[in-house]
Amino acid sequence: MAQKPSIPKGTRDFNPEQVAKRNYIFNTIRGAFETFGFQPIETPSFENSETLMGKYGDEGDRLIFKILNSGDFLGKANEEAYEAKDSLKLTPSISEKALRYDLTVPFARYVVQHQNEIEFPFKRYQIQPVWRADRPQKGRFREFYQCDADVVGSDSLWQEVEFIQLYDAVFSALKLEGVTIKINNRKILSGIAEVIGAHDKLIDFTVALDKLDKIGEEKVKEEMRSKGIPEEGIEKLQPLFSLSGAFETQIEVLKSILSTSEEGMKGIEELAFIDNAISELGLQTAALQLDVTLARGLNYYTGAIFEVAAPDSVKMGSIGGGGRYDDLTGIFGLKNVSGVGISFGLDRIYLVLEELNKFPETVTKNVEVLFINFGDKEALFSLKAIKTLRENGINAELYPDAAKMKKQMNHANKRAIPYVVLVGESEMTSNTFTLKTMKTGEQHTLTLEDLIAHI
RNA sequence: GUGGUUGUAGCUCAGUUGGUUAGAGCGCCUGAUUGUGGUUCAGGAGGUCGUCGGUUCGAGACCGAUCUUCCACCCCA
Repeated sequence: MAQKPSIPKGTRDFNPEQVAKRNYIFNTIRGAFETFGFQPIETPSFENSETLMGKYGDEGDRLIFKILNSGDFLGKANEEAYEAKDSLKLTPSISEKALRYDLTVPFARYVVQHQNEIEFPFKRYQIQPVWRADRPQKGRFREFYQCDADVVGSDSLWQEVEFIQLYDAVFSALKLEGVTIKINNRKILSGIAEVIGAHDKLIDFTVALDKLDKIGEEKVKEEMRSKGIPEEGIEKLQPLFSLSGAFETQIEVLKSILSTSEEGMKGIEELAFIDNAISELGLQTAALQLDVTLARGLNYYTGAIFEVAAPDSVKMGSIGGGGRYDDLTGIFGLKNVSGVGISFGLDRIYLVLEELNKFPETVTKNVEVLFINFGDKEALFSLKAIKTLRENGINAELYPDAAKMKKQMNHANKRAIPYVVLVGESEMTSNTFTLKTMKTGEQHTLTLEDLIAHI
């Protein structure tokens, strides 16, 4: 054999069972999205580079897959950058398109582009693959699916409340118990930064704070110092490091820290509103938890920030995330359209369900009956019966070749087909069918009518 | 992008300080059994040891590069 073919790093093939399991998740999520009133859209796999570049921070730009221009791309390359081997500068001159990095930014582009056709508030969902030039790890791929639901054109906090219910609905439907929906608010982070005199260092400050549960208090303080956050400010943070427990108690502590920050107090108010509503409405299986160290997607989130953590027993990064972005469409020239949305990480949810054995046994839609092929005459007779079975909604098929019985039975066995029908000469003359139940080995000779009733 | 790790049959893995013809279990194919699968028995196929190069009389093993896997950073679903 020649060299074995392969697929690029971080991509995967899916076999029939895997596809069935993935579809089970897709269908569950899609069903919930539609129950909550979201409508589907799709956008292209690749966008103009300028649509994506600069929207996810420097780190994000690095992870965007760029598509090389067609034709004589070197002829139009930026010569100065080429000579200087300056890849960063050279890229825009040889690549004008890039693969979608997430679904949120293309959606913002969509909203701006179609603003006159859209009825606001617009609730859309989108289930499509995205690509990141990241280094693969467990639960981290270079091609993976995101399932996004967003609302644009309403700044009502009821949307946040509904999204928490939506998360809960999906994970409950998937029988994935013990999921934690973490929530925070950009205004609180901003308020804290203001109070400690690091307003201009918001990102540095939050990136450091985000690592609290991973590297510990001292290391976080160290990182903050190295980023130039004043010592007195870090001292003011002290109550934050031990902050935990019930939503309300955390809110009280935050109030004392943020009393002088108007923005911070606004954030607290928002969180309290959401928490009150959820307490009233109740959640099925998920838990809502306030986590002030949560700091994701700060390049565009302006209000609520969400992140969903898998049950503690599995070691997996977040399986969902989202938040409120007041000005996402602003970067494309449409002001004053607030949006909020969440995302489900399909591939990670898959891994979690697999690890916890939460897939129902019936996900694979299998053939129910296999007709044994004894020859052309019998095959034709069988196909007539199969036609009727199919019309009755029964998945049935004929073994295509008049192979040895053993081979045909084996085939049924390996594909886990529950029933086999044998039609030979004697059955044909009496117009009956011998139905064999593979699991028990039992056999009955039946009329076509009884056969349909039996399966 | 930085540092580390992994790769031997379809799958899971052995393979001694470098030494004849690279093994096992499971799976696969054929037969025992021409209208009966799963169990059993007998036989069989299947490997450029990830790839390329180097050291050596000799490399699956040692060295280098590269690809891949997983892990820690970074970041994230």
